[in-house]
Amino acid sequence: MISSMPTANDRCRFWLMKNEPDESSIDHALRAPSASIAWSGVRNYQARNFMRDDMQAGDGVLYWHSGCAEPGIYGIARIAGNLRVDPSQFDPADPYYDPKSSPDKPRWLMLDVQALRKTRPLLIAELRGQPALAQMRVLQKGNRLSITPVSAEEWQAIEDLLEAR
DNA sequence: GCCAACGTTGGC
DNA sequence: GCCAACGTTGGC
Repeated sequence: MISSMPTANDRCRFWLMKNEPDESSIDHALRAPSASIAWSGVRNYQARNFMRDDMQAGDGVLYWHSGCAEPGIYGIARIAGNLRVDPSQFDPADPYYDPKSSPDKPRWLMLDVQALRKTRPLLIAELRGQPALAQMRVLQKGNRLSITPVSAEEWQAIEDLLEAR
């Protein structure tokens, strides 16, 4: 299967994005106009660079709920584009305020994510039980990144899991 | 609430 | 530019 081997030119077309359900659950996103929400509050350079350099409109997104009783995948979404400066970094009253950022030299970006559908919860324990997902970034020990790349194989394995039940 | 892992900060 | 201290994340 040489033809399916990844090459250096391959670009990630799938992502996993974490959000706390208290702030923005998949249900909240689905209720929004056009089911789209601005993915604001990213304050990590690696995650920002993914948005800036690698994410493109149409890319698939696994919608993860974190910081809750049962973390895991709760929905499917897509990148809707519209990369722009995240205004919350300039607002002292905002929990994501960054005093070291300024409007003439903004640090943080955001883009729109469009929720497509809710899935049954795919919790960590179930995901860890899948050999095809052994390398998945979000399942690695010590992973804290709120945006991680997902391989085409991992994406397919998730779809298979959802179809199986 | 704990704590391991990780990113950031700042003194040197 | 090193690296110890600190703060944060996030599963458990």
